[in-house]
Order: sequence, then C-alpha cells, then structure tokens
Amino acid sequence: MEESCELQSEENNVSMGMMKNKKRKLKTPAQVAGLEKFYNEHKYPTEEMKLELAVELGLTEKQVSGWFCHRRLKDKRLLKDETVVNCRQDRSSGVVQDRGSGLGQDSCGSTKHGDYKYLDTKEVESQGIHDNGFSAADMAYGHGNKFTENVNEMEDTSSESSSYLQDMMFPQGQDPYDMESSRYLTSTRALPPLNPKSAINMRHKPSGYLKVKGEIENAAITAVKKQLERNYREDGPLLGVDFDPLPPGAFEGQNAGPVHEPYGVSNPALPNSPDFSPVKRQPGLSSRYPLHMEGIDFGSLHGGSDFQDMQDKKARHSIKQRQNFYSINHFPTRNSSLDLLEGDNGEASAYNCTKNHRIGVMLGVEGMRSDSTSNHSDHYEENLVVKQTDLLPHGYDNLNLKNVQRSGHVKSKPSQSVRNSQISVRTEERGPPARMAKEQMFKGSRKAKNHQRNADGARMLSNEIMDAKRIKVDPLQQYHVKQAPIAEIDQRKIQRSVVPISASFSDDETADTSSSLD
DNA sequence: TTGTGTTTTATTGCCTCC
DNA sequence: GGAGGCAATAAAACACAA
Repeated sequence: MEESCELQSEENNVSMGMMKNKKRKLKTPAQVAGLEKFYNEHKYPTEEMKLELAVELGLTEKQVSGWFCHRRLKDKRLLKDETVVNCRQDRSSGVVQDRGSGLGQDSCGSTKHGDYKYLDTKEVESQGIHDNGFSAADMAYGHGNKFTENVNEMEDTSSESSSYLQDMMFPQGQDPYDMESSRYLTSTRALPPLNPKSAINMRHKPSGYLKVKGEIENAAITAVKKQLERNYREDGPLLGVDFDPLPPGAFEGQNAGPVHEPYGVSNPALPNSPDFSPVKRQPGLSSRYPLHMEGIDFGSLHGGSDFQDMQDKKARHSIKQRQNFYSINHFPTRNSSLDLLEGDNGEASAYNCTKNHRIGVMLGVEGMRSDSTSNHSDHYEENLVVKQTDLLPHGYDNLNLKNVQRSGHVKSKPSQSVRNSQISVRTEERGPPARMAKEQMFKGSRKAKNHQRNADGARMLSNEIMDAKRIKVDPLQQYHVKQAPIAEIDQRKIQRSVVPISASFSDDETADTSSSLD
C-alpha cells in the first residue's frame, strides 16, 4: 500500500508534466493538502495564486484550476445533498415553513440551477460589504471577501435570526470540509442578501425573493426555529433546555468543557453536528496514502501576510478580486499545511477541516479525547492577537484588530512546524503541457495588464513566501489537528464577537472572549 | 481474487463577463 | 474573442464485501 502510494506519487511527480496521457494521476496527499487548504481560503484563486500554488505543489496551473473547479463542484454537490436531506426532514416534519413570501414550500427543488445555494462570489462579495457595513477599505483588507466568500460557500442561507441557529447546528450544512465558513456570518447572524446583484443596488436587507431565497435554503432550520419560538436561545442550550451554569474553573481542566467539545458530543441533539454528519467512506488520505506525510511547505502558499499583502494590492486595483483575504489567518501558522497532516503522535491527521471529516472515523474516540484541545486552543486564542501582530508584515499596521483576530483563529492550526520538506517539488520535471504553454501565450496580453499592476505584489509574494517559510511557529500555537473542529467552533464565536456589528447573542463565553480580546 | 460502489482526476463543451 | 467558471462525462484509483 505504502509502496504503491509512493510509487504513485513518484509517478505522479514524474508524469505530471505529461498530463496529455489520459491516465489520471492521483495527487499526492501533500498536493491535496495544499490544494485543500488553499481552497479553504480561496475558493476562487487568482491566476497568480493558482500559478504560485501550482509551482509549490508541482502541478500545472491547469491542474490547479481544474482541481479548484472540481472542488467547487464537490462543494456544491455536498451542499446540495445536505439541502435535500434538510428539505426531506423538513417536509417529513410537516412543519409549515415560514417562507417569507414567494416560493412556498417547494424549496427543495431548486428554482434555478445552483442558484439558491451557490451564490456568485462576486455578487456576494458586494453584499457582504454593504450589508455588514464594511467599508471599501475593509473589503480591501479582506473583511468583505472573507465574509462573503464563506457566505458564498455555505448553504446557510436562512435569513436573519435563524442563521445563527444554522451556524450552530449546521456546521456541516455547508461543505463539511469547510467548517470555518460558518464563521463568517455577521454577528447579527444576518446573512447577506442572496441576490447580490440586486443587493448591490439595494444596499439593504433582502426582501421578497431575496429573503425567500435565504429562507428556503434551510427550511429545516427555519421550521425548527419557528417551532421553538421563544424557547430557542441562540447561544443557549437547545430546545429551551437550561443547563446549570458551569462551575468555576470548569474550563481549567484539560477536558475543558462544552466549549471545546465537539457539537456532536455535547449536543447529541444536534443532528447536523459534525459528528453526526455521515462520514462517507472515502478512499482518501486515510487509506490511500501512507500516513506519513511528505513535507512541503504550504504555509507559504496561503502564506499569510504574503498573500494578504499581494492581494491587498490587487484588491485595490481590481474589484473583481474574488478571493477572500483571510490568508492572514495564517499569520500564526506560517508553516506548512502539512503541519496539519501529522498529529502529535505522528499519526496522519486531517490536513484541514476538510479532511477532518474524512478521517473522523479513523480518529475515532481518540479524536474526542482532545486532551490538549482546550489547552491548545486556549493558548492559541491567547496568543492569537500577539502572534499575529508580531507576524504582521510591513504595511499591515493599519490592519485593525478586528482583522487580526478574525483571521488568526480561522484556519490557522498552528502545530508542529514541518521541518522536513521532503517533497521535492520538482517543478521543472513537470513542465506544463504544451497546451498550457500555448494558453499562457494567449494569456500573455491580458496577463500583461495584471502583471503590470500586480508586479509589485507578486514580487512581494514570492519574496515573502520565502520569508514566511522560515518563520518559526510559537509552540504555544501548536495544537492537534484533531482539535481543529473544536477550536474552530470556538473561534467562530470569537469571530462573531469581533465583528463590530450589533451582536444579539447572549452572555456566553463568546462575549467574554470578545471582551478579553478587546 | 473479483465485483461493485465511491471518489478523484481529466477532458470537453457551453455560458458569462470583460 | 479570450478567459474563467460550471456542468457533464469518462475513466482511473481505491475501498470493501463476498
């Protein structure tokens, strides 16, 4: 097995440049990891980013593009499935759903292909900005993008008040691979309008079809919420059940508590909690590939400030910039995404939240053990601002704390730095196929414009990527990949707290965290 | 070992935007 | 018209059960 995988990888490396042959080559775990991680941050990478990623991973830009394309499709497919399931549940419950106006109960059948769930990134981008009061500058520095991208990716579209419930109950309602997506709901839990094209002009909350669109997308949530009515507390226990307050020091222990507990553990009632999500058998990384991961420094790819910086520049130049900029999430990380591939005990772990789901079974009980979960995540939170600030590159002085806080916790899964870049990204061995070269020739003219504009950014990117690779990660930031979902859940709350929009959630630790961060 | 089902990768065509 | 994205499709790779 391992042998075959290695062979495969090698073959892959060797023949990547010869993609002409029909035989498809599986991407190495490292490549997939890099792609996944990058995808989690940039659903729609720019050309430069793709190229950079391709170079780093030893793939062709075409491959990267294709992979992203398929990955998005995969997301959509998953979301679709989720929606179908939810709709079924909703219907079977016989609950009269509050559809707002318009589409009635026929929410399952997509009125328009892909429309209700898969928002145009560009569209949502504008929305997020307007609806959340993000200034253009905020957008340029990633708020808007960050927010909107995730909104885009998530299926969570029930309107306003129910969105938080979704957020809580539906972490996997979006792409289970993309748990952090749900973090970008506004603190009001109000999702941006779902028809951004309209919203761009409207600049106010969605109404009519837009609202309906939002609501129908998670009919089950809406229905449940309607049922619960006042019994539902957004930040409280489910179904109106009041739990005793945590005793003092409840979080001091290692198995700290509900906050760090996976939803599925603490709240079995959550049908959509990650632990309840059906773990599809996936002949993926857990089995297809050897557990030991070949090192490659992907940290530089999404390399935090590097990309951020570059993209900031780009954002200023191009409204079309679709990418979210929360690559600053990697400020604390700055190391390889492969960090995430290897757990403390050396076992292969998910390289990101995406794979967490996939290998959840493998982790099994161990995954819940999370002895270090609380500590790590706590450490991480504690060090979040400091570390990120420390790592802020030049020119980021104007990054407000909001950005930093938000970004830092999201995807950064600081862990042991991967020092072994065993994967030799033999890019030269995988020269892009002839067609690609040809395509690039055609791209030349258009690229020239962008290149000119982004030359500085790109240069900076390259340089900073290299610099980023050298940055050591504070050990305190390291934590287990297994804890990722947990930490992310926590951090979602933080994220909400740092969004300077009226937060209606109640007095849970989120508020505390927020204040402490402030 | 084989058959079956699932996932991933590559290709192609169409559409939209600039 | 080119570029990028989406969707459909085919096929390979893989997991798993019999």
